[in-house]
Amino acid sequence: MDNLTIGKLAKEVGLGVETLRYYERRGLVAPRKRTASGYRLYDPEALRRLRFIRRAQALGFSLDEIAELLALSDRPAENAGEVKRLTQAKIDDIEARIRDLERVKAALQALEVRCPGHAGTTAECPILAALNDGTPGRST
Amino acid sequence: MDNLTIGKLAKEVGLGVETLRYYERRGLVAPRKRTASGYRLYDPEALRRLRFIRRAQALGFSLDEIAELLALSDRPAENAGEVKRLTQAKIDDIEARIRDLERVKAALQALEVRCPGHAGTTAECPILAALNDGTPGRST
DNA sequence: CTTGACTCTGTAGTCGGCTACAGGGTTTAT
DNA sequence: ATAAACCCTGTAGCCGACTACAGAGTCAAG
Repeated sequence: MDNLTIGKLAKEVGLGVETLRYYERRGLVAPRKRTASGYRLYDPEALRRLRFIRRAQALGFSLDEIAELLALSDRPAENAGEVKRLTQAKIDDIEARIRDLERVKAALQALEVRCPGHAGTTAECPILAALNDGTPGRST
Repeated sequence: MDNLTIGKLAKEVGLGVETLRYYERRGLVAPRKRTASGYRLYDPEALRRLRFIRRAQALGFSLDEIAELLALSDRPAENAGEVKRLTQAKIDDIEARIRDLERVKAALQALEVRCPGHAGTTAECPILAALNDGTPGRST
């Protein structure tokens, strides 16, 4: 299980070889060593880090933030304040995006229900009227 | 108010001159004519289209979708089915994104509340544990 | 009549996260 | 021994919506 070449590791974790080299450039995951001919050799630690990255991405963290989280994870004795702060900031960010999307959704729905669709013309469509005039959707 | 140069129009609508040229390349807004020396001259119709674009962007439409909406708006006799369809697709898209964000938010919150923050170490932080092990947040 | 503000075209850079080459060298299987 | 499959570096392209030049021409005010 040790001394994985980049292709083996990529297959193991379900990423492309190019992606692993990209992560190395970004400072996220480095091979443990190289062969005499320059081939990267990875150990299971790299696999752990790559899975960490995938999970963190699924939670909405950027690669820069993930680099920070990985660094914190590498220092188990360190105070967890920064991890909590990063996580709270991400939650706040997500909440702001949800609020924004809800607002937009409500506006679209208010217009959509009044659009005649196949039953009418674009001239009678309140969606286009709103875009043209800035009139928000009013029901009369 | 007629025969606006690109700079005047940009200031009027609050966009950069480069953006207006970009919109022209994208087929969204063209000048009514040019001067002998090649300067673009716009009429109030361009202003209306630019405001249309801004409002549609605020509702989450892409420039390609906006091009389509503008084209539909230019044909008032046309059936409004396509406008309604585009709008419903955008609503569906927004709903999917909201669901996704809600799911992520819930996962982050479940971990965040159990992170000791300043009061503990990264080794005791369930956020990093979850990222490292894939263990979802459990309360024991 | 000059200076400065404007405009033109065309091209390239930005953001984030990859993805795809080109043009080599190396390893593995037969 | 040779061919396939792998690996290397370095660079460039992709998405969307701009944004920033460079180098040249034009227009308005004093």
